[in-house]
Amino acid sequence: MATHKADQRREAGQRTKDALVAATLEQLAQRGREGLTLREVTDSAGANVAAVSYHFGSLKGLCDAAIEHALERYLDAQIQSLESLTPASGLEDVARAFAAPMVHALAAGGQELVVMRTVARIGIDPPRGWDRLAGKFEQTRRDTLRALRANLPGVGEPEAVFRTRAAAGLLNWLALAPIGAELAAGPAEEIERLVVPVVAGAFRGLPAAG
Amino acid sequence: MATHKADQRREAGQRTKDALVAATLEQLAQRGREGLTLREVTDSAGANVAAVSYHFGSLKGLCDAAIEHALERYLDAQIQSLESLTPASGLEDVARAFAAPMVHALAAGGQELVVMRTVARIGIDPPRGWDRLAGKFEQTRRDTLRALRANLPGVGEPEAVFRTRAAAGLLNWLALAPIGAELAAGPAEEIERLVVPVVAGAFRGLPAAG
DNA sequence: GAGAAACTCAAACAGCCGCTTGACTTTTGT
DNA sequence: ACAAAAGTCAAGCGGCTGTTTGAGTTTCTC
Repeated sequence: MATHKADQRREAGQRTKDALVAATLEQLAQRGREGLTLREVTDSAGANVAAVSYHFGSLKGLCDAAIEHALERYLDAQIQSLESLTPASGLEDVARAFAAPMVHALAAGGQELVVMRTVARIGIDPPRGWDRLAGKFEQTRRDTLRALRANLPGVGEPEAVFRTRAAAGLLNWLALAPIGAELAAGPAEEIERLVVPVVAGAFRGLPAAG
Repeated sequence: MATHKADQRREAGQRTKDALVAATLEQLAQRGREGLTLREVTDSAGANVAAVSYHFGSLKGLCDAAIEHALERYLDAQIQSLESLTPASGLEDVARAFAAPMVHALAAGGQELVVMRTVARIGIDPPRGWDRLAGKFEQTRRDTLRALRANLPGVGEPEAVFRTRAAAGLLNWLALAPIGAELAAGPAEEIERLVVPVVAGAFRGLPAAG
């Protein structure tokens, strides 16, 4: 079986690549880009140091690949969640859909939370041009903004943009800070019950009087 | 003049210590604890590498000293800002007082913003026991919570605690993420106009229907 | 069966890391 | 006047960093 054994070998190479990306994400989520260490990644992935140069060119190449992987998984989840919205969706629905991927990740833990943490980190220290994902990123931005403005006719566009970014930052903070770890101990319903009103409130602001 | 020249010498030593702390804060704010580098700090401070061991014992000692310095400046500012609140203060007043130090730092830039960025970073990766400042920290927590609950009688304590921490995280995010840098380009009034409603909204949540 | 290609590995590379040392200057105490 | 103390400095320490190399194994092509 020629092709069969060839596939085995190629899949072994792919498995090494995947293990390296997974290990990189874990370290990236935990200590950020500055804390990334070649040998710690390779040891954690059960691979040789040279495998990084071979498969990704350099540690930075591996880091970029891991970040792009995480960013794409995040954007896909966000896009899918926002697709549930309709023109009739209220502000709470928008907040729930907007926060859903993070709530889900906090409740699920494991790789899903690692992905979210990585995305949050790079939200603080963004790398150079992620051209390939710019379209998906713009889509989440546009969908959120449209749903938000439909519910807040009195709020100008700059304000709506700011509130969207602030709410995203709030969710990212939950992923990174200790409060997120405390939150993650509970079930998804409890997390949602706490998070959604705050996101919705941040969206809505303080209209006129208290 | 014996004592005079002695003072000169001791002040020179103190100036080196201060320069090291300032340079450390700058690097800490920019790249976090993992990105801290002895030689970059000493070069930026115009000091010799040995000065760190001499004055602070180790790079970690210097790092701890810088963090404690930043944390104390932040807590003092927060405490002073919250002191302006009275039992009659509305939710918007609470939000304004709560956000004031960050708004001020964003508008002022320079060392004040560096301090805020450092505090925000350690909010993500907290160091071990800051016993000496635990009292001040508790004070800000207590003052905020009291003012908040007075304005939100229908909100339980766990929810109020969560909203306080979430709002603090939101402000910290503004200090760290690019959106903060964009914000910092404008005057303080503009920053406050954008930030305060979002903080107030996060405090208030989404009471019943939208 | 010979050679190319894919993949892994131990060993080494130069360079930076935090830290220490010993000499040096200036000020203090007696 | 002389020794102790405070502070600064260039040089060097072992250890860890990311990367490269060349040999090794396994599979594919011809």
